[in-house]
Amino acid sequence: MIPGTRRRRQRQDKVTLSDVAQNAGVSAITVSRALRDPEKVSPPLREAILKVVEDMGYVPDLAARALASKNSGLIGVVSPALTSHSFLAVIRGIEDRVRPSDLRIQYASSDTNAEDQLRLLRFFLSQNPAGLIHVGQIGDLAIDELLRRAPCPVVEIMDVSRQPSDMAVGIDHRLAAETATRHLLERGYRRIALLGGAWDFRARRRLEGYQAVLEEAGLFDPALVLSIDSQSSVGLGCHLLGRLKAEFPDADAAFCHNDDIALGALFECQRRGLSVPLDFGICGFNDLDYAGFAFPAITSVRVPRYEIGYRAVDMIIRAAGSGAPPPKLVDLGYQLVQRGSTARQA
Amino acid sequence: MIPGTRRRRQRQDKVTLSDVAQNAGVSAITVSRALRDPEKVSPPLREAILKVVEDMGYVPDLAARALASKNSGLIGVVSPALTSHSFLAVIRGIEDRVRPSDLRIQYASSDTNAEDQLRLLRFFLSQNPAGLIHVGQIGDLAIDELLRRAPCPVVEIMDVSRQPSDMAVGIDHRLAAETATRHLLERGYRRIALLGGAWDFRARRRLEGYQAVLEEAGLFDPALVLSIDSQSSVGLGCHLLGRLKAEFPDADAAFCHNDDIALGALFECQRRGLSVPLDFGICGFNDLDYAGFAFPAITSVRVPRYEIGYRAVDMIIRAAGSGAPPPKLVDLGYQLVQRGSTARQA
DNA sequence: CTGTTAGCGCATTCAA
DNA sequence: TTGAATGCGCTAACAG
Repeated sequence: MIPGTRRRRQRQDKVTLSDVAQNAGVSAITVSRALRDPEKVSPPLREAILKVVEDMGYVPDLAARALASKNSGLIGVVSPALTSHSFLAVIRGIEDRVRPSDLRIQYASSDTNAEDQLRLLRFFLSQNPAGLIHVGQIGDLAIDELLRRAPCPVVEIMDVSRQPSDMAVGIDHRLAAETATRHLLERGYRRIALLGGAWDFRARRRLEGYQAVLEEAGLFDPALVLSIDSQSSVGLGCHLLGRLKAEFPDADAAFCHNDDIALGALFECQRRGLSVPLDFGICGFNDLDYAGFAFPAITSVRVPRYEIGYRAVDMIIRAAGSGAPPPKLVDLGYQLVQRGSTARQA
Repeated sequence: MIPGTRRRRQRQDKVTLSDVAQNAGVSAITVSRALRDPEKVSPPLREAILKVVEDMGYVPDLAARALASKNSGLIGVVSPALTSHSFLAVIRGIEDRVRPSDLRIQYASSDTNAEDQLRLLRFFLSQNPAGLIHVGQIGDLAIDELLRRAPCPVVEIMDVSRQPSDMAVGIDHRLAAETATRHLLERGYRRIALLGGAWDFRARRRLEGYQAVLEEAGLFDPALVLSIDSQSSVGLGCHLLGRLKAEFPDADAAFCHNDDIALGALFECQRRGLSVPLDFGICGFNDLDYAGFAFPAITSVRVPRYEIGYRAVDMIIRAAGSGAPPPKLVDLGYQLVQRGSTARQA
């Protein structure tokens, strides 16, 4: 190609539905049907049409389709922690379930405040979405109301301990925290801290579970709940463990809000010459990839994050379909994975 | 609200441009202009219109806008490793630059093969995107050609060692690998392995750099290049280090394709009682959050991933704008961050 | 600076 | 089973 001949910014001759229709000797609507509703077109005609579609390289104009049908085929995902490690697997699940469908996903990362989430949800709603996935965070009334009135299926994901506006899939974070805390008790730890980042809805549920179990054992000490309102990270875990041991040298274990913090705590213990699990026990949350490979391996609560994403999309698809509607609330359950970081005799 | 009164699946009375126009006593196009091109409307009228827009809660219909203007305001991102740790920061950069604009992002995770990438790029192109961001992988001719002819700005990100079809932003992976390998040599390591995952374009460039430096030193041994064709992870790092030490007990360092593998290698060394950095040196790549907090902290090559994402969007916006066009090729540079995992005297 | 006209590409009526 | 007419909501191109 001669340099300068390059036609940037200039739309290629686009193949439209009527182009295909002409070439196939039918009307546009028939082509449309052959594509979206093949069974409404006689087999021979259908095949002929699909062949022309193929030959001409026709690709539907989604904007036109959305405008005409009031159905964008878009699923909006709103999450405050779109780019957190733990959300990656959720995204994978979402993508895998969407791939074989003709839906598309659009992600939006929100702030943690209700206004920003409302803004994004409204934005998606203005596009006639096929569905909405929301990482339920707050229990904000305005959000609830908006989701309840939404003209499309809505799935709130991650936690199921609250009645959803429409549907929900996830686990019960309070229960999970109870299980983890009880495990630490059973291993003989007594001064068990809670190390965390921002106090989102799920974190608060976990605090409740942690607190309930320790109170029952007569071992709850609010001073051992340490957190900093920031995106959690390995660095934060180091910092929090440092603070904990500085203020409470007798602290002998930590239930961490997630594995990043647990890993940071582990490193910090190593740095301070504390033996994990003998001197200090560590339990994480999420069971990320690395938890099982750390040294010692980190006990964690496995959350079926991939499945949550997968099921969320599945529920939307089934809610929109004609078959049996999906259950409104799916508790996928968690699993405590015991590993070296808490492997101490009671 | 009375239960059962809930109107799901039924579009709320939508406010359209002409609704606003009527209420404001102007024509639709004027409202349109007040929104998109405020300077083409007289200030008093503009304010009046914007007030009505606000009051009525008007939200533009993006599908209609896309259809009418042949500009969807959409930037498509195609990457095979959308959900890898190292891509998270890129996404953050992308989102941050997009937020203040009126563009939207849509991500698509591709397979590593050219066909799948072509499919997704074509899909985006059929939507009149405002721009395309592609994690350049292969140097495939068909992809090159497609991107070259694309009627919108295209930015290939991550590596800049190849002439881009349109624009590119990233670093030179080969140079980065040379720097890292040289560092290991300077620290006195002699049997330096390369541990990696799949051999994508960038990984091959890094291999070249690693090989060049070692050959120059007369220390290159192809047997020390270990990789498994899978998404890299901490577990893979453990596995590869195990294999390496089993086959080559004299290996004394590893340059890892990324920090996940480096972390796995570190854990595996600890498990085997190998001292890092005395018995074995480890250098990672990317400088993820945790590298600096590990014990010992992991030497790594800092890649400005956030900036890459940010700049990519910026280049698209500027290429579409009327101002000076952005440079075609932006090398953001890397930085070797020396830490404990290679802190051995030469 | 503002309005009129026309049409983007498709799908939803309806009718045949 | 197929087709014709119509309009989705918006903006480009022109006119005033």
